[in-house]
Amino acid sequence: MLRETIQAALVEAVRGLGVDGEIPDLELGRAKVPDHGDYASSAGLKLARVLRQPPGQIAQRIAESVHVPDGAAAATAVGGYVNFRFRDEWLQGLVHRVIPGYGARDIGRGERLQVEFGSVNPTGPLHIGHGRGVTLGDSICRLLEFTGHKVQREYYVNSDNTQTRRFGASVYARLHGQEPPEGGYTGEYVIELADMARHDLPGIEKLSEEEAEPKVRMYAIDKMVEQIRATVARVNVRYDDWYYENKLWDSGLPQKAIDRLRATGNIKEREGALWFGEPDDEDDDRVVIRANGQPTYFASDLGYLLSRFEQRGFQRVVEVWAADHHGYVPRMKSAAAALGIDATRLVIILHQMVNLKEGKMSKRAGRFVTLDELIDRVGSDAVRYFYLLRSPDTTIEFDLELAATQGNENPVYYAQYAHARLSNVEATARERHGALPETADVSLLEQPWELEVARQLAFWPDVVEDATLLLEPHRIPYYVHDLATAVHRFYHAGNSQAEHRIVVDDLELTRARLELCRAARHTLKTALDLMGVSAPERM
RNA sequence: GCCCCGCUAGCUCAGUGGAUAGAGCAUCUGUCUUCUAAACAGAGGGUCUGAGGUUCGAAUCCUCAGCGGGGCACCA
Repeated sequence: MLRETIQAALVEAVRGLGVDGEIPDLELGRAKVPDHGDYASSAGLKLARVLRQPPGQIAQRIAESVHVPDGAAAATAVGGYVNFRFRDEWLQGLVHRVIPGYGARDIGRGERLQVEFGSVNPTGPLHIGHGRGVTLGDSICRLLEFTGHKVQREYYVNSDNTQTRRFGASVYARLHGQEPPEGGYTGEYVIELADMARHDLPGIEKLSEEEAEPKVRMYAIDKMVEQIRATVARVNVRYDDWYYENKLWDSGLPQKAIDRLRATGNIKEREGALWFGEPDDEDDDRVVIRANGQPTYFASDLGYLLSRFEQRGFQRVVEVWAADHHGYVPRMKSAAAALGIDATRLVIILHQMVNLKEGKMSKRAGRFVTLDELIDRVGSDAVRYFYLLRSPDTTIEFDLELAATQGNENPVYYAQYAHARLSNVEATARERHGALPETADVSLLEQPWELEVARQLAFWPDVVEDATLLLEPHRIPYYVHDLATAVHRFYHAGNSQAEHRIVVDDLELTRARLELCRAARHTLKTALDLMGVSAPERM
C-alpha cells in the first residue's frame, strides 16, 4: 500500500537528516489541491523546531533524499511541505495489479471478534431507526471480514425482561379479547399474533395466566424474531447467531458474574436490592437484583460479558447501539473492568437517531414507519446507500416524500450506472472484436482521464484501511462516488471524440482500455459489496 | 442540573491540526448521427453558530455561551 510505503520512506529520509529521537507526526495525507500532487506532508514545518532550520530548507532536503520504492511517486518541496505525485508508469502498472478483492489487507491477523448489532427488543417490527443500526453493523462486519478479522455476527434476543414481559402480556390480553394492560403494546400486529397463537397453541386460552403467559410470550418473540430475520435479509444483512437471553440465564453466567463482583466489592446490598457500582461510591450505583428478587437487564448484561469475553473467548467485542443508550456506555465499561476484562476490548459504536420529517415515531402506538415499508418504497440498494452515507454521529432526517420519488437524482444509481457501463462496454468489445490480445500494454493508457481512474484506484486501499481502523463505513460511499466520477469521465471522453472511445479499431489500445475498465469494475464491485449494495451489469 | 451528538453553500451532508473549505440535490448555461444522456462540461452560491484561548498554522484541539436533538428507572 503506497501511503504506508511513502510514510516509511519519509521517516527514513528524516533519519538521514540526523534526527534520532522521536519523529513527530509528519501529517502525510491526501493533497487537497491538484497542484500539490497526490499525497502531501508538512514534514518541513513539523521538524523546523527540532532541527532549528527554516521549514523550506528541511522540506527541500527531504524531497531530494527521499526514496520512494519502485519509483511510484516523485517528491517535490513547496514551502515547508513535501509533496508526492504518482508517476504515470506506476499508475499504469497498478491497473494490472488490481484483481478481484483488491484493497483487502490483513489488518486483523485473524483476530476473533464479535460484532453485536441491531439487538432491539423483539416486541415489534423493525422501524427505520433500527434499519440504520443493522446496516451500519453489517457493513462494519463486511469491512472487518475483508481485512483479515474472524467475525461473529450476533443478535442478542431479549426474552425475559420487563419490555418483553409487557409484550407477552399484551398478546395474552388480545388472546382473551381484552385491551393490552397499561404501558403495553397496542399495535395491530399484536392482535394478529394473538390470532396466530390461538391457532398454533391449541388450548392456550384454557390455561391459567401464570402458565400461559410465558408460552405466549416465547411464541410471540419467536414470531417477531422470524419477522426481523426476514426483514434484515431484504437489505442483505446476515447474522451468525441469534443469542437468546433465556439461554444466558440457563448458563448461570449472570450469577457467576455477580459472585465475582461481590468479592471485589462492586456488588452491594442496600434497600433490599443488590447494586453494582464502585466499592466506595454510591452515586452511580445501579440495581442488579430488584428488591422483589427479580434481576434487571443489567444482571444479564454482566453474564453476557462473561459469555463473550471468557466462555466464547472473543478478543474484542464491537457493539452497535442507538445513541439513546449512550448513558449505558460508562456502566458497561466499568462493569467489564470490574470483571477483570480490559475495557478497551469492548468497543461501543453509537449512531444517532433517524427522524421522519412528518413527525416523531412512536413504537407503542404503532404509528411508526417500518423498515419493511421503507424498503418497499425505495428499494434495498437505496436504503443501504443512504444509511451508510451518513457519519453515525449525524442525525438522519429522513424525507420520505423525497425518498419515495427518487429516480435519476438518486446517488446510488450514479455508482451503479458506472459499474453497468463498464460491464456493458466490455461486452461490446467482445461482440465487436471477438478475440483480443491476451495481455494488455498498459503503457498505452496516457490520457489524463485514463490516468485519473488509475489514480482513484490507488487510493482505495487507504479508504479500506481508514474505514476499518475507525470502524467508519461511511467513507466507502464517498470513495465510490469519486471513483464513479472518474469512470464516467473516462467513458464520456469517447462521446465527444470517437478516438477516445474504449472500443476502437486499434486492438492493442482497446485491450489496454479494457484492462482499465476491468480494474475499475472490480474495485467498484468490491466497494459496493462492502456496503451491501448490488453492482448490476445492466441498467 | 448532569451526560452524549450536532451546528460548514438555499437544502442534505463530507472534511486523520496544514497550503486556495468540498460533494450531492436545487438553480442557471451548454453537450446525444455515439461503446448506455441514470452521463458529461461549465456558472452562481461560504462570517465553517458566537466569543476567547493553545499553535508557525484551527472548520478541526481547549474553555465559555447560544440553538437543535437525545439521555439521565428496581424500562431497555
